[in-house]
Amino acid sequence: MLDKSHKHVSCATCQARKNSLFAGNCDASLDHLEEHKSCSYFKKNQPLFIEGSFPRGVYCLNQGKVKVFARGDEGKEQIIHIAKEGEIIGFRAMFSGDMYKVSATALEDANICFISKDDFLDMIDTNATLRNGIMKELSKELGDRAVFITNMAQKSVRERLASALIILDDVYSGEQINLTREDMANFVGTATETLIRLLKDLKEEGVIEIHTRKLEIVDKDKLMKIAGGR
Amino acid sequence: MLDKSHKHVSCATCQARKNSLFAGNCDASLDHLEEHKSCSYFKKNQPLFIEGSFPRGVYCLNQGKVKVFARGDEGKEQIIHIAKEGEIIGFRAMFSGDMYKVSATALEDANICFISKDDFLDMIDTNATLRNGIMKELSKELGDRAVFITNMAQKSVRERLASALIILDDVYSGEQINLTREDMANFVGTATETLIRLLKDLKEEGVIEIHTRKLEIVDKDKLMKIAGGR
DNA sequence: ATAAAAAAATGACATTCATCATCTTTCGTT
DNA sequence: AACGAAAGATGATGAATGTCATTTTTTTAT
Repeated sequence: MLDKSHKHVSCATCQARKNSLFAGNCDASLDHLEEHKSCSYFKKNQPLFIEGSFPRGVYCLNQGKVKVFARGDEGKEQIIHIAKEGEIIGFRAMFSGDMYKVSATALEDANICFISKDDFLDMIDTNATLRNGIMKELSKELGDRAVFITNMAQKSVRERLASALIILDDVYSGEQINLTREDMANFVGTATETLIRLLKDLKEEGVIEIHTRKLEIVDKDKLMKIAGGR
Repeated sequence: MLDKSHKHVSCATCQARKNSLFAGNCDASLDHLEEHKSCSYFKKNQPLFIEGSFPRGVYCLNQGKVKVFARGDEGKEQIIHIAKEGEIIGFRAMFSGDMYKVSATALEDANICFISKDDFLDMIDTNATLRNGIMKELSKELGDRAVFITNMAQKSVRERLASALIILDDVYSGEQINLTREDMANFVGTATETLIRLLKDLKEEGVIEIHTRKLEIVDKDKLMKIAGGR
């Protein structure tokens, strides 16, 4: 369980920042960041922002994971990304000038800092390093999503599940994967029942272990093989 | 057929530029652009760049359409985007620092200008308007792709085909849609045979007309209804 | 104009996967 | 600790769609 006393985190000592877009920042801009951010505690399932609303700023994850998802016509979630500590969420809508195309919700209790749109755009204007980092990140994600689309279009559910597990293994680096079957299905893009059946297959093949809700990958090579070709 | 005498287009008079990211440029930067670009003529099916190679610059479409696609594990194309006159292609890889995640190929004979990476990045550094336009474009595309992924995961092939036709109707604004069935299938994310059958259905329902290779949309409302819900 | 190649069309069939119904287990709250 | 609610699991079934084989039509090149 997350210690609520961590609510006010200092950017200077924030471990999560180390591998974030704010990593390379100089002391001066770090002070600026420190002054303008606000920290808050999000409970599990609490939304950071919702598709269709207008953005007010960006969110910087200090502790806890967040799912980023779109909703299809019937309201079914499609998880686009699962963000971990250090990631900045919601900056796309800072630049596009439109409303959020996705929603974001805490997957577990989380500490998350907020930087208002004006402050963030100020920083982007004045800090070329940060700006280049953001542009690089936008570009990388754009490339990732081309691959995502292709996998969605061409791979079987089993292959997509294997790919998803490899991604999740990284997101939950070290720890066991801890997602509901429904969330996992909404990430893979399949029905919950199908996902459960395929997880069982992988278990029986000795690729993963299922500890009630938590998943452990025991044979990553095999998983990559399954994810890869046909 | 495209007039080859148009090979050297001037940016100042380029009609395609009017609704491009270079639209708001001042005269000075237009001169700069003019000096640093080179124009060339691409034959149908000629590649602009190929997935996995490293980017040397960006491509600006003066005339002709271009498909942007990724390849799945079996080499099957997944078309991510079809670019029309005025669009700039390949700028994602300028910022990401990695190689192309997608390929681009001329769908018809085309006039396309090239701006080298150095020149382009120079312009980005010095021209805030252009830079903001690019950031906005990156962001918009990122949002579009979240929707694309969701459609791919949750819609039936028929619904995706309807969505695709609506998009293509815009790409081929006014003209009739002119794509091979295979390309269209690779855009929708289905087998060519399935696409052909579904096109036939739409024809019989009076939604489209098929003139050999070219498609005409006759009932866009109905098409939107099909694309929309279930 | 004609031949060869590519694209489009059609049919038969197999398979994957979503859906619905039901049951069991686990979780969260009092 | 016990209850209700949520999540997980399992089976039966059918529809959607991919695959393979074959034919027809259109395009391209000689």
